[in-house]
Amino acid sequence: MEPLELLECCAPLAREPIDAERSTAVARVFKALGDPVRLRIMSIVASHADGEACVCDLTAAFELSQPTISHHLKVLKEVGLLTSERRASWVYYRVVPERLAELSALLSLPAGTAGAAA
Amino acid sequence: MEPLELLECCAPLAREPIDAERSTAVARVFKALGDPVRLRIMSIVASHADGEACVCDLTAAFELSQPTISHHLKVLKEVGLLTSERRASWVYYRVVPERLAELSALLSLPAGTAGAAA
DNA sequence: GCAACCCATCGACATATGTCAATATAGATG
DNA sequence: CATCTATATTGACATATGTCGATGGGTTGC
Repeated sequence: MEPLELLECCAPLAREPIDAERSTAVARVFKALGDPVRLRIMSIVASHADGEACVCDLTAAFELSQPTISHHLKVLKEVGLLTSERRASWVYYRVVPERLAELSALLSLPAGTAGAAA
Repeated sequence: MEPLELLECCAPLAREPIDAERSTAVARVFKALGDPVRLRIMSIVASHADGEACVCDLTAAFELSQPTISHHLKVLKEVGLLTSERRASWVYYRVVPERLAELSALLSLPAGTAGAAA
């Protein structure tokens, strides 16, 4: 269960049927993104100055308890979408751009597949 | 709850914080992809000849009951990732390439964000 | 050392989710 | 019409998930 491993390498879903093992690994990452709060956390961290945000920035952005935010951060970290670093009293989170790139590539289409059904 | 509407239009997550409403809509789609079986269904349909597959093709590809496959197809259809068409006795499913393109764009990075942390 | 702050973990709880067997619906075929 | 095939819907159930309050652990500063 090493979530930091590469998901597959880039073969788009539409290229060939994904095997059961990979689908489990990839699904874990999409599931992590499948929550409104976690999606906003990702977006807030990614668009924050210096590309990082402390937990205090995030708890301030939601009407949710601090443990709940902490829980969501853990989920995102476990699937390799975020990393964290402690500096003084604060813990700063950053997105892992490679992870996002992997997902983006996975959803990309083999060219000529989009638009017209011709 | 019109799932077939455009999700947002393309602003990547990392460009600016996604608002609560959009995050809910987008999260529904990612959540649909957050299951190994549904991911494989998407991949099988997308990579199938003519870009479509009937339910019988899918039930044959899994060791799951037909109602379970039907349930997953419904979930994917509800979030606009698949469309279906009945021809004779069979129902054929296709991926909605625009939907995949939306998600791919959403996860794309603003350029210069990937790789080195400099 | 103690108090205050930042964050993580634990335990509990209500709700959501994936799965199946049973049944219903739709089209083809006799 | 009766029947068979292909798919969808329903109801039930075990498990997973999101949330909170309470608590623990680590830093800073008095």
